Amino acid sequence: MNSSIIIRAPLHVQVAERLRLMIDSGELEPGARLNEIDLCNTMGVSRTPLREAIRSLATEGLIELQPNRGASVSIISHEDVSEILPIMAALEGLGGRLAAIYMSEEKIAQVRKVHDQMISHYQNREVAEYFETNRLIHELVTEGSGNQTLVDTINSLSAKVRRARFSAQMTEESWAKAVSEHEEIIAALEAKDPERLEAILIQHVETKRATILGTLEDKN
Amino acid sequence: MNSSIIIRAPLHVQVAERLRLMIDSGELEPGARLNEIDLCNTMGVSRTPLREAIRSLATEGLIELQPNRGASVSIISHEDVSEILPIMAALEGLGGRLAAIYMSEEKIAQVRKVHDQMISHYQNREVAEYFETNRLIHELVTEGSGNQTLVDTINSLSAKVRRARFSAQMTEESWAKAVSEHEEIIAALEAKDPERLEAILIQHVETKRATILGTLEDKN
DNA sequence: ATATCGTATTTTGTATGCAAAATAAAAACG
DNA sequence: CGTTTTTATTTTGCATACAAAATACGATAT
Repeated sequence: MNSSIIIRAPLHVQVAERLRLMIDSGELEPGARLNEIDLCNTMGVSRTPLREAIRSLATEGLIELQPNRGASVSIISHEDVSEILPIMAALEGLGGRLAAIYMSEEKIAQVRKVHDQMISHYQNREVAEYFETNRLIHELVTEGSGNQTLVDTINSLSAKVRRARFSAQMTEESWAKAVSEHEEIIAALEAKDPERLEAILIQHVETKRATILGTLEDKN
Repeated sequence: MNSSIIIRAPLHVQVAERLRLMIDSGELEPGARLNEIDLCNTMGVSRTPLREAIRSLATEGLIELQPNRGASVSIISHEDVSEILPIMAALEGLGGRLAAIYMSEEKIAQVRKVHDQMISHYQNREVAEYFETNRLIHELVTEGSGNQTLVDTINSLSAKVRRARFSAQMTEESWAKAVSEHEEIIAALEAKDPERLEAILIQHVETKRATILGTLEDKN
């Protein structure tokens, strides 16, 4: 009867999480080489678990491996984003359709709550908070599908695109459009209209695509 | 001017490929525990690259990791299949829609060729050959989308479902239905009708779902 | 005979060591 | 001087070694 046992995650899992965080936060920029010994020192682990973690992130696509030349944070290109977003659109659309069917009233109410928060952040021009609540809504809707594989698949793709970090470049116009689409999303969800929710979510990702690719072109 | 240099893939990649093959072929059955030392002996490598490969397959979802208890071939459940197939439907649909737009005449002719082969295998009741040509057609169509990420994502999901190995249980009826759907697929592709191809491919996966879940229920 | 405890063995997790490849630096050559 | 060649250093790839956990086994007690 040990309900308080702490199952320490294997080192390679902890290291992988930390690396993922470093990549996501930008501490490790796209293209940056991963020096094993340096990382070992900063993390206080040996090379074995570190390398195992690197292999994991490589199969996830966050890192690229060059034989005998080590690993580097993979660079997300214009083409990559163009490839990923239509996939996310199809998957988010599917998630929305299922969510409109299976999501409980309580969960829908929860989404409504976060939605209202997001609107408030929009009105106050609190960018970081807006993006966080925005992300949470999409997560909740997708989870509402009851399809964990779908959630995982979307998250995996989302993690790659996120690193393009277009957030700051969002124009007032595209932001307003995104918000208005969110109004439609919550409406379709509350109306439990699968087809409409699916269509809006697909359109929503298309808006996102336009925004991202618009800003990426400045860079390249 | 060494155009003949052989770039030997890293051991952990080779090992991963071999493991993937062993899982796919059924040599390693679902649920089977992976004893590191045994596998090292049979493969003639040390534990380091083997473990790296295991970590990769674990993030791919083909293997499950239990802390301090090693790895085992993940078991594909009824629920897993129910989750994965709708996703594959959405993605194959997307792939088909894009293929109908972007696929070259040559590529379409190639699909037609394989399609005719498949029909011939169907008429001769050559099951293995039928499944291989069938798989190839879907691969060609998806690749015709020009979206490599889409191809990879579908392959990853497909690899999981494949292990349910329902092939043998296909009834004469479901087989006939699958073939007739394939007639529609090639027709829509040659007519370059994106919406129609998308719809048919989604329907096609639904047929597949019914077939698989039907046979799975016998087992469970 | 069954259950429980303690010990031995196996198996996994992590660290370290050595060889090969790649990179950087220095020397030789034009 | 710039370019190539040689040498030194770093870095990665793989194997091995040791520690900790889990499993298997056997002895003891009930």
